[in-house]
Amino acid sequence: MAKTYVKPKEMIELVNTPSWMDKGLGSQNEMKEEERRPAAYGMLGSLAEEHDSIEEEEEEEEDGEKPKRRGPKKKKMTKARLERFKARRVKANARERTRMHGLNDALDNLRRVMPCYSKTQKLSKIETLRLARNYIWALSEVLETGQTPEGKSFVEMLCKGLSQPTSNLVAGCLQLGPQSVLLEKHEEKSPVCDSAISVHNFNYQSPGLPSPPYGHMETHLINLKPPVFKSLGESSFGSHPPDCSTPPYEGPLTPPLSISGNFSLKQDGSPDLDKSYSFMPHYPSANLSSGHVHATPFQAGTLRYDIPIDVSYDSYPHHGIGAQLNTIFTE
DNA sequence: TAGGCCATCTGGTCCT
DNA sequence: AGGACCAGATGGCCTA
Repeated sequence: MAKTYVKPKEMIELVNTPSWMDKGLGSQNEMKEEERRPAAYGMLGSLAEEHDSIEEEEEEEEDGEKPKRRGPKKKKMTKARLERFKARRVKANARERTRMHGLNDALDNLRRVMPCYSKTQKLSKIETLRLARNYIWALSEVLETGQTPEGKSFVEMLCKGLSQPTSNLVAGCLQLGPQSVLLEKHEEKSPVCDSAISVHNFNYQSPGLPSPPYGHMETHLINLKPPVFKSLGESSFGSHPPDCSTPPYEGPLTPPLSISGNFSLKQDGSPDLDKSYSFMPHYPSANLSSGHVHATPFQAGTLRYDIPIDVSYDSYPHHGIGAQLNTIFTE
């Protein structure tokens, strides 16, 4: 009985129907992403290889002069097998997408509990992981020593191994004291503090929201959570909560992040600076699963930070997240 | 335009 | 057999 082998031409036709164009694949979001993919992306290569192997097999059968391949002989790629293979691949791709989306969601959750969170200027994956490592390390130090770290050293700890831009971002986010003072000089004040910012022991300056185009809501969020370490002393926190009503905080606690930093920062208030960040306190609601309560900026601005801290910027070789994770957590 | 980052596809490996 | 996980490859997007 003659089997129906897939001819090269048929292969190309099959291949030219990209897997993501198959009906019923993926959500709208996925499609958005998938629409970016070039036609016949991916499948072409592998199926072309299969095609090659078919040809080789056919040649082997015909002349038998070539050295025979070791191992189990590959089954003929009949059209039916090809279809099954294709369907399997489509399913596997969908699973892989889902898996990666889950991974990215987890990373997003991690970003949200970092000391500096920005919706618009997201930390890259690797920077998120590095910052997380540093954050854990810094918090461990706090627990161990029982002392709230001095601003500069805390920022140094957080920024260790981070890229310069990320270091600037983190340091900038933690510049609450000096920043607010400076902001009051340059920025138009906007007494917005309507809800959500529960900073039990925080003693920060009056909220200052810059006028557009400097200020962006939901731009940079700082995880400002109630200090856990009441017993560790007031440090830079003072004891006067801001004049705004706040929902009770029930989420995971982190140490005080209101570091009265003593590192220098430049700020000229002009909008055309090469690095400009606007800031906003960020405070998770009790409903952790849904993210955070919307926080109103109490200060924001266009700032330029020249952080004189010794940030060792060793760029890790790009070996994929898995390898990077190993690097990160085995350092 | 180069480089960084990212999403996706893919084949391999391991496990159930 | 099929799913999870992984790493390499690839190409798009963005920014300096």
